[in-house]
Amino acid sequence: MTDTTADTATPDIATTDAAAFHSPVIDWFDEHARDLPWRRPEAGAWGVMVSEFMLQQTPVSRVLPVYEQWMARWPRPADLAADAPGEAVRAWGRLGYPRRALRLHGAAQAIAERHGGDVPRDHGQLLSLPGIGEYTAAAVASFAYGQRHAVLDTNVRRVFARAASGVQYPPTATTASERRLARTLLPDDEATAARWAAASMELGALLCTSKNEDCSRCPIASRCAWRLAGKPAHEGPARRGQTYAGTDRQVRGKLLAVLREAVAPVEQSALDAVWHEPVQRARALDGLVADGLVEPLGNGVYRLPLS
DNA sequence: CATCCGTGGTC
DNA sequence: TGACCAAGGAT
Repeated sequence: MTDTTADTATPDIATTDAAAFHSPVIDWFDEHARDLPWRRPEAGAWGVMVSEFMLQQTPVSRVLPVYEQWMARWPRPADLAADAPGEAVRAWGRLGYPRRALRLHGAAQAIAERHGGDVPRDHGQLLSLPGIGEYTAAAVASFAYGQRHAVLDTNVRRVFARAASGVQYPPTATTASERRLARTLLPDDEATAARWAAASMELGALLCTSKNEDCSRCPIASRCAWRLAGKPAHEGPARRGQTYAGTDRQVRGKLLAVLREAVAPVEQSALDAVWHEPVQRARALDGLVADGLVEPLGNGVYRLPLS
């Protein structure tokens, strides 16, 4: 900890201080945790995994109905693997980032073929599946299998930035310093660590939100470094916003919406109708084909992928 | 490491 | 009303 940047200048928190966070946050979680379907025992590891894919960059409220339909239709990985990838894309609906549906289908195939149909328990094996990165591997291992992993999502990063580091927001990209802090804060006991992971995430989702944080109900408000420092505003440039209108992403979304809702293959003219600018429209369609989200049948006819 | 990748709700 | 945000991953 010798550098002096805003990201890493925070001193390491002492282990004794770290332990002081655990019980208040876990007790708060025991009382206030939302009853989400993927947290119920019957969800299993597959349910946890499906929920984690859907929750990547997507709010809980929009995931809930799609999750229920998904699990009813494909209760095990092998069920999804046996169906066409285009059906996964269709069932994904308007959750956004439809490549996640394709990756989830690919992960289900890998699980069916290489793991005997069971979601692997090993972090490294999870990490090797398509669509599973550092966060999701840790989340599945922790939430589904009760293992001890630092689970660093946007909620946890914000809670740690405030409670431990005393700043309003974490850095744009996850830093080594944040990972070190997360490991320091992780309880030694495996079951407690798994509980802590879910609890600290829930705290960020429900109380310690990006804006309008509710310190009055926070179980660690009295120990929160940011609050004790007078809640100083974020220093430095504002993070770049996500522009959307007029981008290729918007065009891709419109094109894929037509294909999702069509039962039969779609003619070029139906796709041309969604966007006025032909160059961008063609680029977007090419991108969808390159990503495997759309299958060209020739003669300007397209459909969702059958394989 | 910055950028791309959807969608809809909120203040 | 437009900018910001929501349980990230791949390149």
